[in-house]
Order: sequence, then C-alpha cells, then structure tokens
Amino acid sequence: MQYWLMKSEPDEVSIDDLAAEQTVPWFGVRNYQARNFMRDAMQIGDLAFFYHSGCAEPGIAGICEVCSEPYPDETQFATVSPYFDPKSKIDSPRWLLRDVRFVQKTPYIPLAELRKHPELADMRLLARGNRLSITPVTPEEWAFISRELMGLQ
DNA sequence: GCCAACGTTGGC
DNA sequence: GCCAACGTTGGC
Repeated sequence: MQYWLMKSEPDEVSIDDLAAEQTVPWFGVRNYQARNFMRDAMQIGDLAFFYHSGCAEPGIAGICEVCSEPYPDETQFATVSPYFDPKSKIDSPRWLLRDVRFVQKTPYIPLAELRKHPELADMRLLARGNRLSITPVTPEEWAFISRELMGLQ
C-alpha cells in the first residue's frame, strides 16, 4: 500500500467531475516516469491526493483510490485527441493507465499552504522544477496533510 | 551516446 | 502571457 499525488487540470477533470463519475481512467499521461508509476508501482487500493493544477489556485482537492490494473490509454490511438501518439502501436501500447475511484472531497489545501510546513519540505511535489504529474507521497506526509491540514480521522 | 534545439509543464 | 525547468527528439 502506497500513497500518491495525482495532478489534474480541473478544466479537464476536477474533483467534482470525479465525484459525479465515481470512477475515471487516468488518461493523458505522456511522461515515462509517471507511466511507470501507474504501470509498475501502483497497486489496487493505493490512495492518492487529487491535485488541481493549471488553475488560479493550485492545490489538493480530494482523495481517490487506485481501482484497476494497468491497461492501455485509448486516447493514444485517437487521432482527434490532443493525447494522440502516432508512434504508439495497438499491439504494443506505449501508454498505460489505471482507473481511480472517488473517495472524498477534502478541505482545499492550496500549494502555497503546503509550502509553509517544514514537515513537507521534502515532498516530491514541492521539489524545485518538479513537473511530474504523478508523485509518491510518504506515509508521514500523508498523515500530516490528512490529519493536521485537513482534519481527517 | 552526446547534446543542442525544441516543446511542454505549470506556477506566477 | 511570461519564463524557468525539464523531457524528448534527432542529427551527428
């Protein structure tokens, strides 16, 4: 059981969209490191912070749960999709994803708030120049954010 | 295998 | 819209 943080642009898929759909495929990842996390490291039942990026106030908006094995991201084969990858072959798909299930919305924790806490100084999300859309979260970071910042449990 | 050029991410 | 940082591409 591991913890993660997964970035989504709320214009595309927000926490409210996930709450409405309940389960969504985590499509559109086109970075090998992030793909490898989904393909190799994630396990069904892992929990992830659902993070809103590319918006006025980026931050953590909720929690979701990994709920499928890895399988091909169909948008890589969709010529009309912005995620179309002409180099990917049907019989050896380059991009794999997992489904995630809505767990709950949380109090919104802005990026600026996360940066204030020394307990989170080493968080991968906060590392200089970090652009990874999926990053691991340590149990300590998870506990601090969920208990101290969100008031859960 | 190196590395410059280019494209993308994402906060501000 | 800007720009720093990073990943990928492709020529050599």
